[in-house]
Amino acid sequence: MVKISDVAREAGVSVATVSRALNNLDTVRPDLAAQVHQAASRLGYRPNSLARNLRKQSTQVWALVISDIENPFFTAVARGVEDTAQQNGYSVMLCNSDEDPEKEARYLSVAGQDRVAGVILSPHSASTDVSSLNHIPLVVIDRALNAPFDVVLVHSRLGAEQATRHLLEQGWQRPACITGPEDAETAVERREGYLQALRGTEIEAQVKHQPFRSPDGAVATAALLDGDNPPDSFFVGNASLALGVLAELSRRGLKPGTDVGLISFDDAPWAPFIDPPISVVAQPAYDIGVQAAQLLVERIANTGPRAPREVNLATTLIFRESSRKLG
Amino acid sequence: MVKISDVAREAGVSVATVSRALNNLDTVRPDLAAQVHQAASRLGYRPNSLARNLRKQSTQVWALVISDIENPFFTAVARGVEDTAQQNGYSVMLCNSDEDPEKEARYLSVAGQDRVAGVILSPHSASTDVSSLNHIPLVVIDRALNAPFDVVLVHSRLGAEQATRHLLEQGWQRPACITGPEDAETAVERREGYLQALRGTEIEAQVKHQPFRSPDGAVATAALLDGDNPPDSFFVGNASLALGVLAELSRRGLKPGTDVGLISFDDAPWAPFIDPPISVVAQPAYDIGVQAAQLLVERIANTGPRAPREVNLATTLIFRESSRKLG
DNA sequence: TTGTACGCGTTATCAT
DNA sequence: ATGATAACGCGTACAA
Repeated sequence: MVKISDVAREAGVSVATVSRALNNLDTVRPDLAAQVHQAASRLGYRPNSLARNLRKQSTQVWALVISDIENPFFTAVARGVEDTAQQNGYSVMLCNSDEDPEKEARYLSVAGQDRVAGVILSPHSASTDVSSLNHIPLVVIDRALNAPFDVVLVHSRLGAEQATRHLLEQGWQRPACITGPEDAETAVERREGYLQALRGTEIEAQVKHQPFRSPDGAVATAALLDGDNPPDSFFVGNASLALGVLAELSRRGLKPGTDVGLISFDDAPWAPFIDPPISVVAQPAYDIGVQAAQLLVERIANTGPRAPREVNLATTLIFRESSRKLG
Repeated sequence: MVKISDVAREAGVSVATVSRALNNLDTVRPDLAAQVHQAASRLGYRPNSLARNLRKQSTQVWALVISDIENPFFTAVARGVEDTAQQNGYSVMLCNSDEDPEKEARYLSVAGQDRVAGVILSPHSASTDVSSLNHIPLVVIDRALNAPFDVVLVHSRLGAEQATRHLLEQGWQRPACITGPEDAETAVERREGYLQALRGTEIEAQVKHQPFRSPDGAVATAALLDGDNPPDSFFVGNASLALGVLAELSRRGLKPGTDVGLISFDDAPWAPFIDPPISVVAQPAYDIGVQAAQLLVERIANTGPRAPREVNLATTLIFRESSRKLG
């Protein structure tokens, strides 16, 4: 393994000069610098990140801790983060906490241990303990923390309200809401948006809280439809749930956009392609990743204490066919 | 930051003894070891991985380089890899090469630079150059390399053949094949399986090679249906393509399982939930990840040169409704 | 069984 | 502008 001292000998300079030249510190004579670069490439020298990490007490790696790698929303976020990290010379370690507080804690702990340069976290809960990070720069996404950190959020509630209102405008009379578990802030936000849209109307609100899983979407749909006041349309809090709703609807011969109205949060890859194409409230997932990454870059650069920043992104209503009311 | 020498002082022993005790080397007197552990936890000592990495010239991190993070197949693989890595004390850095040879090369290069403990790679092509890894243990998945490495594959061709045969057994007369680009080994394998199933029949083979993207699935379907010899059923090489096929079919009012037969590779999350539920050839994605990880663990443990191993996994035909022929 | 001391490959400080 | 050298924190060969 060729090391910096080999290059130094080859170039006829000291290791210090090699280091400076290779790091482009402009305190080295141009011709000498060139000489060093040549020697380095001649020898096939590649800097040893391990040594550099020890010396600088930090790595060029970020940890991105997300709660569900199978959720297209998070994979899109991941792409945004990764692309931006790449551009800034960082690699990203993708950690899937799987909504499991223990896994999350373990990842946070190794991130701290391994001195990653920064962390982007979609916390399981607002009270997630990030102390094991000891002061590694952190940006929070998706749900805020009970502590002052940089955070990028989307206007979930507003998006939910718009979606529900959209259903009403299309002429649906009794929209119901199927959303995630009550301990998930995003699920609650979406419920609140739904309720807000109903305020001032005579419509009876009907809400089902479920885990964010397809089968639960089906169960909730069945319960609603078999209830006292069957809804004629659905606002669904997540793409997985929507799949379950779809399944139960088709089991009953109910076609979205004809017999019943449907709009869901999150623009899944399949949403435009099924029959009928599903209307959705799209979150700017990729952009969330980019914004979070940019916040992190700044936070790493400015080591001094700065006021935490919050960026809020808007959702987009995509009107396809499932929410339309014919006749 | 509390370091090993602090613990040594606190425990009244040398740093060497602390190191030995903390690493459970049984060459240290039990009572002393206990003393050290107490001192360590009293001080809140946490070993500095950076220093350890430099000393050992390797990390406890794997790089998992996949070609498409938005593909549910790869996310499932990733989960398998991650769970197994976790169990063996490794973290995994997920790298999304995006089917881009340059990105792939860059990731391989940083993996080599950062001295990761091992790499799992789904190569863009059989001739992908892995020399920048310099001899870091490597396991290849999904498609083999033109070089002798451990590899875990699935019997794509056999799965494709079974799927096509299944279509025939259901009574479909003219199955067509829509698969990925010709430079993707998996796409070709699936075509070959299709052709194999047709051998010995009078049926005219019809194959479309497309990028693995939904819109291309729609285009191919349209072309086939408008051709001289419109197929009555489709074997599709990938879930994204299947989405496009589905869209085009519904645009034409053709219902799978009634008007036309359909079976696709890969069991996407949405496959069971749409109308009608889609029959698929499922790859054991999670298990691929697990197997690859286990191979890697062994490869890392046994540093000596060992013959490359190849593990082949079988696909599973899941008969739902889209491939059934009524009447 | 325990301790001393060196080395891992860089970067940064301090002279020059 | 350049060079010698001291860290960075840990593991381990060698000596005791």
